[in-house]
Amino acid sequence: MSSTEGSTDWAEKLADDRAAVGRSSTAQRVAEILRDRITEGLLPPGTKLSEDAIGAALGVSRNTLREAFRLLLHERLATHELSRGVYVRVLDANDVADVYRVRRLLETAALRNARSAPPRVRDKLEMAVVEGEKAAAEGRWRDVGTANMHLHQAIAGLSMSPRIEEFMRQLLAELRLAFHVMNDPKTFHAPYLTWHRRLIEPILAGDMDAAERMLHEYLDVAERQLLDAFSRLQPPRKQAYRPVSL
Amino acid sequence: MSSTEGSTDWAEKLADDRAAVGRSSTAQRVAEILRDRITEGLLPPGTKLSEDAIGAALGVSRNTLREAFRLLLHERLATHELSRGVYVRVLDANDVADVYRVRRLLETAALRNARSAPPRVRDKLEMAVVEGEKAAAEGRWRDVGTANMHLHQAIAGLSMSPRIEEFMRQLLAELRLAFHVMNDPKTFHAPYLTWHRRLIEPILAGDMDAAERMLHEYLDVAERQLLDAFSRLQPPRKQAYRPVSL
DNA sequence: GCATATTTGTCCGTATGTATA
DNA sequence: CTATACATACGGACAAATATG
Repeated sequence: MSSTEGSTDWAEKLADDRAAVGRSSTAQRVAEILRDRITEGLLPPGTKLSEDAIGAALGVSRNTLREAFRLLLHERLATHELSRGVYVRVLDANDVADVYRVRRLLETAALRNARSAPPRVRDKLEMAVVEGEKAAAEGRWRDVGTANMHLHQAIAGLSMSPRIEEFMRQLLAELRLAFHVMNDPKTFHAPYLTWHRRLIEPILAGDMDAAERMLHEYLDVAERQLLDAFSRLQPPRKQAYRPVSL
Repeated sequence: MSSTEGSTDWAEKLADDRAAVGRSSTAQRVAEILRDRITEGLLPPGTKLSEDAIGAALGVSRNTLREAFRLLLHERLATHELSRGVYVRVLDANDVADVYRVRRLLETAALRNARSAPPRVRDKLEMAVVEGEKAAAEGRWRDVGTANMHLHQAIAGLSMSPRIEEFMRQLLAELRLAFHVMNDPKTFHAPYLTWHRRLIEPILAGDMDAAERMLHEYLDVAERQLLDAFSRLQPPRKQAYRPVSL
């Protein structure tokens, strides 16, 4: 284990990296749990995240829990009202429209850089599409939604900019809050499987003009579908607190 | 004060708004103080932000201070290493390059939307330029830098997207960390005053092609200047802790 | 409109774990 | 390897704000 030189030094570094990334504070672990519960819909938008209730449920102190809340607030998955507490974020139609406005901007810009992206980055497109098709074949429709996000994350990755990738990650996580207005995940996600195939084909073939047209179409359809769903159910603005077991 | 109706109802709302925005937690106020100290260079990049030392200096508890740190971490003004603490962010050349990559993308996209932006939004361009010229005339060179950021914030505002404005705010705050490598603020900021005039002229005239060309030139020059300064002084990576009075 | 109960905001003290000299 | 300094996490306390009857 001591510093033997030669072909084994990489092993040491890898072990160090693993140790480094594996380490996470309890606040981060708590935030991860809450993030999962939010995205899977157990904690729907508008739900109050009570310090007392959740702290007791997860067995962490209030101070630690508040640190976890901060993380979710940064990710825009929750909102904070002074002296009133933290709530699962409620997106309105304006939010959805703005997210798609930015997605158009970032994703098309990333696309225009696709030729300069190394193969390793472009491969992720295909991987995400396959991931979605596999999940659909096995009926895991929520995972189809996850694969959808991975595809668009991969498109953003074509920009080769860490900050754009990070920004896109935030946007997609935020958008996931809006997916909850779609009651049936299958009829919501299924149509996108063919869209995705048609989308990455021109990208990988290098026909960027076609790809950009396709992407615009795609985003227009997706946005309209979400906004239609929003307009159908306006009322549920302020959600009451509903005790849940975590 | 009770709900008198008629022409005074707006007064009530305004008072409520003022109360709402005026309210800020001590964590937010602490974060603001630290943000100022960082951007003005009193806490240079690499400085360790000790919980004990700063908490004592500002007279707040560690819990509150940690909440303030979270805010700075979110703004990328600080970095966090588990069990090692929080440090003022150190930008490297890659960071600078990435910030300019994203700026090109966002600012040109915002520019293309300038025609659709309402006059109230476009007016902010002129206001920012005037602000810079006024500060320069009075020798307040740090304020010239602030006005510079306001101009580019205004350009991002042309996109009419809250998320893009927010993203740009982050980018510019981050970039300000890099400004510290320029030793003399006057010779650094002064040349941009004329650039700014030449930049907003075509925008306000509606000649967006010319504006976009000008913006590209501008960003290229600014990026090169910063990167040159970086390459000249590589060494100072890990900065030692230096006690300061806040 | 008032009084009460609940919840959040802030601070403290301490015990434990981790990194570095 | 030990010692020291520091961050992490916990639980308790109290004031202030908010919600409830």
